[in-house]
Amino acid sequence: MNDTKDRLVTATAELFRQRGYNATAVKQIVEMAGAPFASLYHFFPGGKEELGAETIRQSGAIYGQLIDVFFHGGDVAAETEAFFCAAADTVRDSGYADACPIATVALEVASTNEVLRVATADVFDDWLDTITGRYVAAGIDPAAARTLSVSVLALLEGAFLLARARRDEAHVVTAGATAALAVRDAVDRTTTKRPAPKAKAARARPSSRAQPS
Amino acid sequence: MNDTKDRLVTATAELFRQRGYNATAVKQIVEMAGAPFASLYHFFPGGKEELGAETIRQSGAIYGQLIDVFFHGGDVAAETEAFFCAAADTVRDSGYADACPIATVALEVASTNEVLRVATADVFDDWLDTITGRYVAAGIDPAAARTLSVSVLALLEGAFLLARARRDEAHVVTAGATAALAVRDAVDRTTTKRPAPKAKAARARPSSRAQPS
DNA sequence: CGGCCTCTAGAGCGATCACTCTAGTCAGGA
DNA sequence: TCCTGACTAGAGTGATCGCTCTAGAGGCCG
Repeated sequence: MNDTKDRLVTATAELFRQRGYNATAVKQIVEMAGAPFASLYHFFPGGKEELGAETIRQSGAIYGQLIDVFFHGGDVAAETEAFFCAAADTVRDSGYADACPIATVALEVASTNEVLRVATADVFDDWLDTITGRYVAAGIDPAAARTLSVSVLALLEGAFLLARARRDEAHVVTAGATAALAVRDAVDRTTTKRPAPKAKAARARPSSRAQPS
Repeated sequence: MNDTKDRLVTATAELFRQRGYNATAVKQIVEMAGAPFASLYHFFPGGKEELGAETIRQSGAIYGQLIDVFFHGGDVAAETEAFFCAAADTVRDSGYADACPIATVALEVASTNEVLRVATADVFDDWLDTITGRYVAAGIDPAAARTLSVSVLALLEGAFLLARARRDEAHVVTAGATAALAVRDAVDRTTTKRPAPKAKAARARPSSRAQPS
């Protein structure tokens, strides 16, 4: 019977989405889950940190599956835009509470907790791999698909941030239009075999490190 | 002598960047600032919340001035890209600790503290206004410049998140290239008087709400 | 039935949280 | 010189934090 364990993770995921890691008390978690207090430490001997890592990976996997719902091998730019539009509706309907399940935690722990930071990094890795696979399947050059995925995910996460802070889900739709533009550009460059234009930054030269992740 | 007050805000800003709001203890703040404990409550009778709001607005204003450093009326797409490249260097040089001064706090408080949420929203408003002004000055249609600003800021914030979590500042450079692409597209559409293409989402129809912010 | 193992039960632990309190120090103006 | 208000000083407040503890309930297998 790991029903209790699942309920703990589900409750933690909801609290993480809305309040982040540090503001979520274990007491709140067990109350929301309707679980006995000691059960948390039975299933997660590592305490809050272990439960947090498990929740990050689990809800990351669940959200990753949402990508598959929107891509069916049609117009990949339009499908990308549809994903953003659906996300915008979700953000609004939840009262600007539910957007990305791990973004808040990721920023909180990036410089303070290596275990949880790696968990969030792994989830982003998975998402980027999944999105890249979809763009490659649409005929985009693999390296270009990878950088495109980074930009699309950045647009989504950044738009979530702006939408929640400013209480305006239209930002997510706006970001979706830009994402679609970038996808179309990548598709065009692939079909016409044109290389990506080299950066010509105005003042500071571009970073010397490799651009693709 | 408001030297102590300034030091409190400066210390708080640094802690907010690296750990966020909830993980920052007032004890840490006064220690880092070298300030007496009671002084915090003398200058900020509202306590941690008031100090937090002041810090958000102040560091938001400082970072907003950085925008002016990179835009001089030249190639606005290249200037946008240069901004991202410089930001990437900063993220790397700080050990992936210092990126946006308010993003972490913004996500933490978006659903839990209205006072601080409004403070972060005001900062984002200012930034969007500033960026929009630069694009309008470059000849882009005002409405298009506004949505463009939203996408550019979303790209920056999202790239910061990915870069910090995955320890890869190249994501910020990648997002900068996409931002430059979006700027060039907006410039082209303005000079040739072509309207923006209407969204043709594949599965879910676009949100019914207005797209520009 | 008896022994075992998983899971439940909740009081209570020390530490730390944001914050308050009284008692000052010190400079500038009357 | 004295007064007043701005600021410093730090011990101490109750509340809450994550977590541990002992104890026992309940099902499974011999």
